[in-house]
Amino acid sequence: MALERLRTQLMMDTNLYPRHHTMGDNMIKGLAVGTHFESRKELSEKQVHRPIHAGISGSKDLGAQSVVLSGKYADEDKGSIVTYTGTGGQENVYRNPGPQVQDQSFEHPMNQYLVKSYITARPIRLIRGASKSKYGPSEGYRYDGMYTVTAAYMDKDPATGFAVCKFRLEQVPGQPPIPIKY
DNA sequence: GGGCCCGCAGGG
DNA sequence: CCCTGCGGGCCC
Repeated sequence: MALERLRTQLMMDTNLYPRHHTMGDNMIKGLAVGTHFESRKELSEKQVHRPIHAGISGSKDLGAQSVVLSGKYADEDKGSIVTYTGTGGQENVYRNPGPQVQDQSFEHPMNQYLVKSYITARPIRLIRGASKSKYGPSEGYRYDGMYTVTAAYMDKDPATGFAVCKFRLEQVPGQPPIPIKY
């Protein structure tokens, strides 16, 4: 397992600042789109989304590797197009983001990962959690394939008036459609 | 290598 | 409502 991890890292190191992309870099070979996972713990253990709590996985140098869409935030989910809300500026409520109390910023490390992904156009893995959204799985988590960050912009949270970071994620063409829950 | 801080969990 | 566990990034 440690070897696999090292190999993955090495593969990514050689692809710093690539000029164009296929789905390859962050795509996990053999991981089928639509694969179901019980929990964040399982996603972490199988290295599909490594942080056990955070929604954005990545690093300063490589940008984002994967994101989790929980359905608990002001994200807009249209299946093949997702508007993902950045992190930061929220009141910390028992280690979870609470109400917005100040502006978000692209300087926040995790937002920075997504900015980097936007610049490099390197696709990232998208995982949906169970939610009321018709696109989310009925329980647990589901790997929904590769998405490219096609826009990064500031928006205004209508409820609070604070600035928030928004990231437009577009499904990379040629993948199975997102199942719709009825 | 160690320590610190963080976060789109999970559960009591 | 309130609390704890946990893996990671990233700084020394």
